Amino acid sequence: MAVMDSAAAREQALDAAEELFYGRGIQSVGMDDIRGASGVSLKRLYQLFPAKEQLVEAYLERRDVRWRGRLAEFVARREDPGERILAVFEWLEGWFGEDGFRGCAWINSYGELGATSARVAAQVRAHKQALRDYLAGLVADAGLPGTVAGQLFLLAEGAMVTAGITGSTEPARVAREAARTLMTR
Amino acid sequence: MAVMDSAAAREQALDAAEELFYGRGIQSVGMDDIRGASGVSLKRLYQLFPAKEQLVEAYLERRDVRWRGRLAEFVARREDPGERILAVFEWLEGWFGEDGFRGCAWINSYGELGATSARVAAQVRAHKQALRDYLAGLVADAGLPGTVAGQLFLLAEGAMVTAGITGSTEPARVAREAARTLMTR
DNA sequence: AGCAGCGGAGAACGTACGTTCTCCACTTGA
DNA sequence: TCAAGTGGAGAACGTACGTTCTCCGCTGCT
Repeated sequence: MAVMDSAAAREQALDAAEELFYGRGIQSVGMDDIRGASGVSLKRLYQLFPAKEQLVEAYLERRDVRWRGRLAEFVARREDPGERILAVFEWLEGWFGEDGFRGCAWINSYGELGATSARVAAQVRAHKQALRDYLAGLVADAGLPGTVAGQLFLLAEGAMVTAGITGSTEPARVAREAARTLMTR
Repeated sequence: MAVMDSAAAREQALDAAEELFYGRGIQSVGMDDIRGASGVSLKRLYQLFPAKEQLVEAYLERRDVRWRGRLAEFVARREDPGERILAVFEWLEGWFGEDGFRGCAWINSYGELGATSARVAAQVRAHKQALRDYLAGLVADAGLPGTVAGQLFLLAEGAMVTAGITGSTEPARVAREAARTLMTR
């Protein structure tokens, strides 16, 4: 392994953590697995993240920024405010179809650790709140009643959960059609 | 502990498993916790369930029968087919408000074990498929187009997940209003 | 060249837990 | 009363894993 500064080692560690935690769940991945996949030694891993839980938090935090960034970037390409809302579900469909898609990382983490780790639970709530606020902004921009935002949020959550369990992209299209109906009355 | 036949011991074990697995997650509950909470000795636990995974499967199976039974019983009290569909969301609201509610047991289990236990993953899919089929029956009875069933299913899933994460009963009411809109056009 | 320190490999340590085993009290049938 | 078996309490065993420690080579400075 070539020399690597702390920032690069941190990225390598988080890359490996994201791939393994998301793909196999958090509890079934050991720190030694992270070391093997990242090439970052245990000693350095523990310098960067004093305990596994902090690595988990950093993983969720970085993924939150990236995930919402990707969504917002996709949506922002549309001009029409109504189209932007529908674009959310189109982006979900593309995500569901990606290799290795295994549902929503936060919903999965909550099922695994929500009852035992208050910090993870708080991060999940923050992420979902941010998504809800984002949708509320789109709904307001489209001049739709505020109650629609909560409804669209539930459709998106249901689609993520169902796509994760069934492995199909169809929930995104179903949710999109429901969203269209809810928007037009 | 008084004498107890196998059937009673099995029920005691499953009662404890359900309370602990649902409340704290599966991986964080040890077989010794089950023994302590149920009063069934380890030896007998292993006679009844040769491995922890089989206890987990029995827990999910028994809960599936009971959960869907409770829902169907509540819904069946309504006469009008359209009212029956809305009653699903009313039942969800009552469930969300129960003490110790912590989201959908199957969604949580899927987050925890979906990637590592094929049998648990299959049980989750079966449970969700059964719920979807049940909703499809209600939708057909109400003379609504079949596409509505999938939309209502996503709303229910989104409500369960969101209520679990936020601890609020509100998602049930939001989903109910969305359902009403989707049904009336 | 010599040395101080960083970093890697991997052993070691402690704990948790799934599973099995030992020992013993008690019941039951003759 | 005695023998055989059932079942409970809890010790024991093996493994996995989070975390720390040891040893050693390499690098960079003087």
